[in-house]
Amino acid sequence: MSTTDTRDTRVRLLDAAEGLFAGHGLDGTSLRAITSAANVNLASVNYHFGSKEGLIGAVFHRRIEPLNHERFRLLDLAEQAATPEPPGLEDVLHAFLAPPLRLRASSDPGGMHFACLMGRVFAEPNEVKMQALSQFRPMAERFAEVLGRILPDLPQTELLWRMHFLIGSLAHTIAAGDLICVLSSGTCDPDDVDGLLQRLTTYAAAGFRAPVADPVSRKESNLTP
Amino acid sequence: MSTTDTRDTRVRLLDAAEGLFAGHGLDGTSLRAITSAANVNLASVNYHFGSKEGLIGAVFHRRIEPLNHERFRLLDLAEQAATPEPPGLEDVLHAFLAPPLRLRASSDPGGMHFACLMGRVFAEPNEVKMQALSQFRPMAERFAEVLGRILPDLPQTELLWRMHFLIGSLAHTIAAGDLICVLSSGTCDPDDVDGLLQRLTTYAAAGFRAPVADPVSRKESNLTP
DNA sequence: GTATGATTCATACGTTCGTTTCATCGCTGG
DNA sequence: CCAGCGATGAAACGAACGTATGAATCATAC
Repeated sequence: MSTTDTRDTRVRLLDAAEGLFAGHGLDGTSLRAITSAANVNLASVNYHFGSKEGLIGAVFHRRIEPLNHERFRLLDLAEQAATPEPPGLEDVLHAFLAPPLRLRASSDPGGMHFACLMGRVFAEPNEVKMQALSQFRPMAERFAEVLGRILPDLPQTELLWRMHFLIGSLAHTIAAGDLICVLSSGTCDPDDVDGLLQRLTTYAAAGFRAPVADPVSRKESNLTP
Repeated sequence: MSTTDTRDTRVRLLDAAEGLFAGHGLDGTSLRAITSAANVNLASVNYHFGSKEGLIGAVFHRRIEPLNHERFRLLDLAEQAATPEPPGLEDVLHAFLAPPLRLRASSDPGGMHFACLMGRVFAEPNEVKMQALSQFRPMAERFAEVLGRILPDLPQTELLWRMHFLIGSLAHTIAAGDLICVLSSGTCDPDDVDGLLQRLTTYAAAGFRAPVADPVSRKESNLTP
């Protein structure tokens, strides 16, 4: 390294861990790889964070709060602009989707790493996941409440399922954006955040507005009439 | 164990590995845990599969082929029933979604384990993932072709993105179905496969049918007019 | 019955893991 | 100037990892 990295050891550790966790998973990343990438001593992890698990928790905690804060800010903006009407569906979806997608495309390399990590952690049955995801719950409940006002005819259960589907699309886009590159032979660009945001918002808005399906079960031999 | 497990060592290893991989991830599962759960000797893994990586590949290979075969079967059925018209959008989505969702709810416990594992592996930046996912490519291309005929006005890029979103919803539902249980305080039941299939099909069909959005970028201060 | 090839077994190897220890450094208050 | 303390450094710990080895066991064909 030509210039000495003057940042705090804690920050260097968090940055390095963030990137390596995103790239190789929590179990797949050793403390030696992290401290080596951060150019700090191996013992620093246990000194500053107590354990590897403590480091993992700190990595998540550092990013989740600003992320949710930004979502709340956008949601408040949309609500105030529409008062006393409920805000537009697209605006609410935008407030939900934009912050994590922007984080992924952020010039701050840690932003992208963390976004990938978040997308990944949804699929990890780890206990760490539950702890990390519990920090999203108040945010999710707030969005569910607003969406319920926008779509008063949609049953609560249906609304929650559709939010679940939306979160899946978001997580998959963030964590496996490279996959569509391969599948589309490069014609789809996952780094075009604005276009992506537009596409996902349009897609999800139509899904949210869809009338609830007739609960008659579909038989394989009973195709669409 | 009261009764001796008479299955082949290879099958016992695949079953045990499948479940443990789904529960603790690929890196988080040791060969000792697998062989212990399978009640076989530690060296059996390297004897039958060469290495841990070989075992991982075998776990995927065992399930992916029947899964895609079933999707093709349902898609063929839908196409034949609609000839010479293209099949209904809902039927195509059903052919894509039903096999993995059914697998998750299968009475065969391995089915659910594998489904969870599949949902997880999408988010793993492992090289094993790419190898495993390459087996899905012909199937995905076939579905893309059929969907393109159903929605001739939808640009190819847009279609691929929407398939990407759909895959995300599917993977998230399969791998993190328990999450919505927590979020909805138990009112959403991820084990109701038929209802889930209906919900996701309706949601995604509306998303696929949405007109392509105006590419004008959305500004935060420029909310819905 | 026994020879032969396939499979299973107990065991060990070398490596890497997370964690710990204790000496050393650098700054700051008195 | 130096006592005190937060921070870093080098080295080592036991445990667990994937893998390899050679003997023991099993099934089957002659």
